[in-house]
Amino acid sequence: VVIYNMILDSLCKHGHVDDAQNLFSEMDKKGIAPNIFTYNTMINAYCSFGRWSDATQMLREMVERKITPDVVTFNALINTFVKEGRLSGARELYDEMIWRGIVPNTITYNTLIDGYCMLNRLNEANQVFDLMVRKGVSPDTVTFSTLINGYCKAKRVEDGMVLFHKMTRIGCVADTVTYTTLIQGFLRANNVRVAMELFQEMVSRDLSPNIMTYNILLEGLCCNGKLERALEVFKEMEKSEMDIDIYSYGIIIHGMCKAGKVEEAWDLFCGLPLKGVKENEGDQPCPREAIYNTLVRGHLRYHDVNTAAELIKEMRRGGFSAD
RNA sequence: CUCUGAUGUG
Repeated sequence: VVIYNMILDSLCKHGHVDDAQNLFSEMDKKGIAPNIFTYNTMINAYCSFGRWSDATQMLREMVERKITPDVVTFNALINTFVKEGRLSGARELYDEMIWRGIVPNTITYNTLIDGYCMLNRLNEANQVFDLMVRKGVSPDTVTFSTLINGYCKAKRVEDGMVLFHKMTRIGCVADTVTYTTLIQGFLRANNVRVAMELFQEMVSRDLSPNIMTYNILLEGLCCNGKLERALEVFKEMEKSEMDIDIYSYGIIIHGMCKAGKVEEAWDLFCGLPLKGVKENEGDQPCPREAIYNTLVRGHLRYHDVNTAAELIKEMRRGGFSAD
């Protein structure tokens, strides 16, 4: 069962929910009984792909087989309500789990907090925070990062910093996500200096910046007219063995266009295939197309209509459409 | 072995 569960989960995480579904019925036929992990995996997968009816069917089935939904099941369900912004539904599920004698854990509260943060309802987010403490559930790094993100998105970076200090005071260690969140907050507040200081601090604490950290830095620097610094950071990325995604190049190209360096942007773009940059992996929006559009706009803005026209032809050839 | 937080270019 454990092996099956691992395979099911990995199939789902890669978006092959139908294959997982098939494997699920196959294991059933072979007489391998699904357990609570199996059901939770499938329910979560259906939920995160919006297949609500499949999810409820799984729920019914597990109950029929006398497998009782546990805290993980409820957390997954609460999360799907939360992601749709249906906080009252999420709260009802929370009440129901308590009614059933299931004890909410840190993840339950973190999920609810995130839901309120997403809707900019920071007071209620804090109320949930107080509630969890009152119930004896300890906030963790994710709890604080979630709240900090809420404040940053609400343009209240300084309040985010207050939480940042509070978390260390009570023994929660800030991780890469925490730092990345704050760095973005400061960049959006056009405070490049503090953002860079935080970046140095995270590195000095042996937290390695990842591709998200870098993309945020690049975009923030470009938006604040610091193309030079962005290019320095970019060099650093190329040196480290991090696999730079095509979005990173898109950000730089966009920054170059905005700074009037349309030629350099074009050169960089032409060099992309040589660098073995990984393109999209079956995702929705096509980054390449976005870059083309960025370049066209850049050329147009600087009155190079001919090159722009040429670019559009080329993208048509490549099967893209200009917007 | 299953559930929660940060990036997506006008």
